[in-house]
This record gives sequence, C-alpha cells and structure tokens, in this order.
Amino acid sequence: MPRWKPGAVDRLQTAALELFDEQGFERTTVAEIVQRAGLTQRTFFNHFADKREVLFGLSSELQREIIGEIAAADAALPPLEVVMRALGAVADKLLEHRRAVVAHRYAVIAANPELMERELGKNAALTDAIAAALRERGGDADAAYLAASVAMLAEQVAFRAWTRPDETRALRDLLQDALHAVRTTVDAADRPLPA
Amino acid sequence: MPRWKPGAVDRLQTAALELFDEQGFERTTVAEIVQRAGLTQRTFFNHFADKREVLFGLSSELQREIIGEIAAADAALPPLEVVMRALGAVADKLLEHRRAVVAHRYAVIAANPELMERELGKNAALTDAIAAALRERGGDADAAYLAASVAMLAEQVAFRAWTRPDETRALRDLLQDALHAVRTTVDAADRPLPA
DNA sequence: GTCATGATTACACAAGATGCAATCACTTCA
DNA sequence: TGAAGTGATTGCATCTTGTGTAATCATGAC
Repeated sequence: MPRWKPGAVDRLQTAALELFDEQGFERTTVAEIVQRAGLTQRTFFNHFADKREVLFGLSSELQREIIGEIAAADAALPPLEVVMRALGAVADKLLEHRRAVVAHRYAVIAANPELMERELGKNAALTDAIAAALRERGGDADAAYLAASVAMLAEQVAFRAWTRPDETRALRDLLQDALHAVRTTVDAADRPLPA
Repeated sequence: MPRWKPGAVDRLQTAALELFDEQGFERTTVAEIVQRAGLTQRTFFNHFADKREVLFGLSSELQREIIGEIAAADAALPPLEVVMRALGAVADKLLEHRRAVVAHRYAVIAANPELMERELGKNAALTDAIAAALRERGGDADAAYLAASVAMLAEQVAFRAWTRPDETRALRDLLQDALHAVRTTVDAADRPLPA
C-alpha cells in the first residue's frame, strides 16, 4: 500500500475552500484545514507559500496558456488585438465550461480584502507577463504595457459580469462588449484638461 | 511637561521608511521600528492595522480630495472627464510639489511584493470610491465603474512615468498623455473577435 | 539487495497581530 | 480646589502564520 494517501494538494484545496465557505477566510486556521485534509501544517506550507495561495491554483495554468496564445499569434495584428484574441481563446478553453466552480471561488475571494489583494497581485503579474510576451514579438515597451493593461481591464469587467448569477452570455462575448464599452467611454472624454 | 513626546505617528512613519530603505521591508521587524521611534509594539499596532499600513498614510487624504473634486464637478460633463479633471486637480494640489518624497516611497513599495499588493488594494478601493461618487451624480453603475477604471489606468500609467528619475513633465500632463495613449490603443483594436 | 529520491512529519522558534487591563498627564466641571 | 473622566501609551499573555532543519520511510532505479 502507498505510504500516503495520494492527492495531498487537492485535499488541501478542497478542505480550505469548504472551510472558507463555511466560516470565512479569517476565522479559518491552517490547523483546521490540515486536520480536515488529514495532513500536517508543515505539509500545507510545503505546498503553498502562504494561507491565501491555496485558493489560486488555477492562475499559473491560465497565465501559461495566455502567454502561449500570444507567442503563437499572427505577427501583423496590433498588440491589443493579439491579447484580446488570446484571452478569448483561453476563456473558451479553460473557463467557460466551469463557470459555477470558478464563480464560486471568486465569490470567496471577493468576500475578503486579503484575498482580494492577492487576486489583484495575480492580475498585475499577469499584466506584466502579457506585456513581456508582447515585447517578445517586437514593439515598444510602453505600447506593450498599455495593450496588456487595457486588455486586462476588459477581462476584469467581463469577468465580473460573467460571475453574476443571472448572466448567461459567454465570457468571450462579454470580453468583446467590455472592450467596446471602454472605447465608447474613452472616446467621449479624451480632450485637453482645462487649466 | 507633556507625558509623551508628540508626533508618535510621524515618528513611526519616518523610522519605518528609513529602515525599509536601509535593509528592506521583510528584513525589518516592527520591534526595530518602534525602538527607533521610542515607542512600543503595542502602540505601533494601535496606529496601524498592520506592518504595511505604515507606508500608506497619504492614500486616505488623496481619496478624500478626489471624491470632493468629483462631487463639486460640472454636472454636464461625461463621467470619465469628471474623474480626469479631479485627478489632475489633486495631482497639482497634493503630489506635484513633493515628487521626490512620493517617488521615494513608491520605490520602496515597488521593491516588495507584499507592499505592492497593498498598493493595488488601495488603488482598487479608490476606484470603487470614485465609481460610487460618480453614481451619486446620477448615471449608470456600469458606466461609472468603467469611467473610474479607465481613469485609474491612466493615473497608473502617468504615475509610473512621473516617478522615473529622468521625467520632468508634470503629472497632470502625463495624465493627459496617458488617456490619449489609451484611446489610440483601443481604437486600433476594437473590432469583433474571430470565431 | 542496495541506494537515492522525495513527500511527509516532528520540533523549535521568529515575527505579526489582538484582547484586556493598567497607567497617568491633561482637561472638564462642579 | 479637587474629583472625575479622557485618551494615548504600555505590559503581558496568547494566538496564528510562516520558516529552518533534520528525521522518516515507501517507492523506484540500478
């Protein structure tokens, strides 16, 4: 028989999500999580850098896919369009078919400021990674960062809509709408500031 | 004579900034900070919710001013323009004349991921506050959030430029440039995604 | 059969953070 | 004048997160 039950990471993630759901993030201790998962505290911190990280297993996979899409993109497209296509493709591939579980986890994150800070940090890291991938294709560094930032803004707006219970459209379509809404907003206000 | 030396908060902020500068945020303990400031740990945590918060004294003041500007704005202007004017005014009033110290503090923040997460959290909170202030003026909630987000993106782009050592333009002008750059970026890419 | 690997564990400990009660100069007000 | 209340600071105990280090021992390679 195996020395340990397999799937330690999964068990920790599941136990943590359950407990955060039941009693909130702050009122849940790592001791409780590892007890439910049948492991020790030291093992928890071997797998996750800190208590928050247990909720963010998906982000590295997402980032890898997005960067891959950008690297494979048509060299002639403008940077923002490259990123929008990449986000759309990854939405279809990794997010769309598990809306319920993704939305559930996001609800837990949004309910706690510490977790929200981590979420924002992940988004910022992804923005930087996208900008770096755009620079790989050649092009101005500032333009790359700007395209990455605008795309991530659209992604965020779309994601917030997508996780609302009454929303039925696909994330890809919401993404398109969000970018268009950004354009409308900006076009109406880009004129010189008064002195 | 007074029972305690006045300016406890100031002394803590100054000591913390010095120490973070000298040896980094992580390698500085609260014990060291309070020792330099001539106070106790308990007092530190009476004034600041956690160790990071000691660096963010300016944010609440900034937020108050920005919200005030928005509340006093011309009712006929489009939301994004309202926010851009408010950010420009507050940049002139609170930021422009102390570029060196603001840039210095930002450098300390940017050097540490934990502090950067807090910075992102503050920006997100400010975005939400701006959106709420726009809603006060009447108008769609989504449009308010969008205008707030776009303005904060421009602010962030402008701020990053403004804190570069070789940059000499005023934050207000960089803000204007940033919004225009956003517009150019978006206009070039807002068309339907391919299936 | 021996050996290296690697996930898990035990233990000790630093550091951050909180609750609670005590101190005592200063202010208020009868 | 003096009694009472205020509020910033402190001391102490305690909980929780996070880390360094060494030990354990099934598994797989050779």
